Amino acid sequence: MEKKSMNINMDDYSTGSFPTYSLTNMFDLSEERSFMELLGVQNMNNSYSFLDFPVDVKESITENGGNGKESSLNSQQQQPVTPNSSSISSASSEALNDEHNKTVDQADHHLQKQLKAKKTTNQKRQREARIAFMTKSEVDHLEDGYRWRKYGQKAVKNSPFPRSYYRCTSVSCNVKKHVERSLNDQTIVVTTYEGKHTHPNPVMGRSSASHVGSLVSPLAAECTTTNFGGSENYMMPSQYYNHHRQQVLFNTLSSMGFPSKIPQERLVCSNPRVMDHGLLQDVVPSNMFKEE
DNA sequence: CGGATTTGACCTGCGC
DNA sequence: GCGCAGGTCAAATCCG
Repeated sequence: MEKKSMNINMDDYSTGSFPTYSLTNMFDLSEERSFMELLGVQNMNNSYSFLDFPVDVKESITENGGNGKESSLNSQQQQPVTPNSSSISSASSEALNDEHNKTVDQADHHLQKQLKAKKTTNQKRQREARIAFMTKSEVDHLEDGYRWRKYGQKAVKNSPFPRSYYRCTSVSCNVKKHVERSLNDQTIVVTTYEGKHTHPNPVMGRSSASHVGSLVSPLAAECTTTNFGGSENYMMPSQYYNHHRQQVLFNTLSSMGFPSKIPQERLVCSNPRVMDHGLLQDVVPSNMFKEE
């Protein structure tokens, strides 16, 4: 398993001109490691390096690597939803966006359906930004706070485990994800998110939306884990640690517009800079990805 | 009864 | 052009 160190350019992200990254992160959740070991350490130049993020290069390159930067960038800009131009996202701005985009999205969705069969071969279907990651988990469908509707399941070639397809149930949201078990290790669940949510996480309160992406310490996560909405009902003690790690990961992804489950008002923000900037800066502030 | 899931059919892209 | 695999649709079915 190859490990890489990366920097990500938050300025590009906030202006919507960011390249999309598809990170396949393999977490050995049974191994005790510090939060910062998992999510990176801050350098002197105000950037984070994901020193301990083992990256499956093959997976991360296939979707967005190489020319993926161009195509995914275009698809982002074509979306009616503007990316967070501010580093602070709020429920009110989200709501405004929702109101503004609702009809457009619905029309687009309808059009997509109608035109689906008419897509020409020279007009390649452009994918949304994708993020794939692996998590050791006993359950296939990881709770992330959003509501999903399963719309398909397919057998995967050379794998005894099927791939399940889910779509966000929100009418104005076209985010999809598919879930499958790793071919190499059936205890690992591979979850791939496609698209960006256009609405707040339903699990979070209204006020919490402004804290999307706030840094969560392991301690804070553990404190909240016992009070997740409903999740403690099925979570076995042996799953506790895995679940905690998933929360950390989900919270990280939430700052990129991907799902998060942790009720944000419960999070402890120990870094003043995080409060100022929110979003990705928690984890990956203003410096470009740079492979070493 | 309405929403969620299942599942077979169909569409699309890609390699040969 | 053909076959294969991934992805999606939608009717049937399930379930609370």
